[in-house]
Amino acid sequence: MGDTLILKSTKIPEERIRARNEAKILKAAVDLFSRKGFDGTSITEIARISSLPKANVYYYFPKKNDIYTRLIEKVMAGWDKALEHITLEREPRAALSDYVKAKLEYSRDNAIESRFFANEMLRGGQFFSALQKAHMRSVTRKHVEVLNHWIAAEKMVAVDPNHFFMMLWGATEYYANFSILATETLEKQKLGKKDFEAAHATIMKTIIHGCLT
Amino acid sequence: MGDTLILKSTKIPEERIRARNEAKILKAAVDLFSRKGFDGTSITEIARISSLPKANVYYYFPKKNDIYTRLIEKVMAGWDKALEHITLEREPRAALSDYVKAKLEYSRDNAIESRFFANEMLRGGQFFSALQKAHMRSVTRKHVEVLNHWIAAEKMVAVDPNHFFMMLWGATEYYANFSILATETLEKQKLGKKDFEAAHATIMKTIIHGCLT
DNA sequence: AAATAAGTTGACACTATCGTCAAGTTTTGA
DNA sequence: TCAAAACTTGACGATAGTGTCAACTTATTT
Repeated sequence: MGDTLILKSTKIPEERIRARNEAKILKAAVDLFSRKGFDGTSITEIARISSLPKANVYYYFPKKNDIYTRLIEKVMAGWDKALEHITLEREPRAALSDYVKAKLEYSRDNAIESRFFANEMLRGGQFFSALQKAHMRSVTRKHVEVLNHWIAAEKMVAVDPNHFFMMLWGATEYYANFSILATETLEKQKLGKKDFEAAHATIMKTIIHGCLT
Repeated sequence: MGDTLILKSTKIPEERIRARNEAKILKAAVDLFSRKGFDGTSITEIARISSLPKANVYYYFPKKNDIYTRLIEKVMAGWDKALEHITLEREPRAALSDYVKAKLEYSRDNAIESRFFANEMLRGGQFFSALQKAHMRSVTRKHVEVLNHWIAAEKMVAVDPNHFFMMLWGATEYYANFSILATETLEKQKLGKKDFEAAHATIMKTIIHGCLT
């Protein structure tokens, strides 16, 4: 009763000017960082693209690092979402199909974020905190265990789960990270829904049956 | 007789000072470009890393573009080497095995070059000339035809060859481009010979048999 | 040996970016 | 309504990087 929250008709400041401007800055920044990397992106340009004065950008983010690490956190927050499909109780086929689908959808809908993260990895991943690394490792380990369980139950052949995941990551993230190569390869301007479906079909067919006769 | 070439005991200038210094510059540059990208790499830093005065760098390469495009040419010169394994006369299994092996070896031995190229693709590929794109497209097309031939001969199941190649590119290049993620996943400091062998085994087993039972 | 070509490099003017600051304006909460 | 907090922003000094140039040195050719 004492905990009843009285809603005011006015939004709290957190949801108004600061939130709005930080979002503008982060939106401009993720695009620039994804193309030019940390070193090649200037606050001056982030300011220009977000239509805010440079000093205003400094007001919200005192250092370029702060923008960058905020973006890393945002990307990492969604990193393992697709892996939720991979659980002990599920059958491998359905689980992996859903996983690949989710990964390709991420590539389709979050190409800039994917490229931002890829750029940081090319750069050496120094902004990738020990905490984030540990989290990634622990989540991967957990899902490697699921694969090992499937292998032990003979629902899956004996492959190295770590390498298997990396194969899937490389294959699915390719469509976001190297979309210009994908478009070149497919000889079109832009990847469409059918391309992602074809990608899914190819990957799944390969995983389920293999490709050789 | 008038065409007889008289060899001098002295090497031609092309092979001495210019070649040596250009190599130093390119070596420093490829590393910097692979991490910081075109925009984040300065001539000042290239000069410092190559232990040459900045004006000297300008002497050999009048613009940063010239260094960059030279590197792109070098990378592109070797781009399709691995694809030589994919020919009509070969059996798919051996051909693909050799191809994946060659791609993983490239990832192992040319990780910096791979990352340099990846960085340029993240950046948008503007330095990737129309000529180079056309070459890549034509070589890819040719090898897509080989796969289609195998499919028609029922040596290979009906998958989309373009997507199949992209799946292989993503999977094999992952070990170079995102080697820090690979090392995190495998919980080691550095990828070794056995890791590349395990990668090859996983990819090939998946391609040959699929992974599900 | 002398002339020519190639290579070296310190110093410099210019430009873009960084980061700061204080004055001013707007928003919020009491 | 007023005070405090949050936000805005032009201007500025410092710095890093860019690109140039001419004098000098070394290497090569005649």
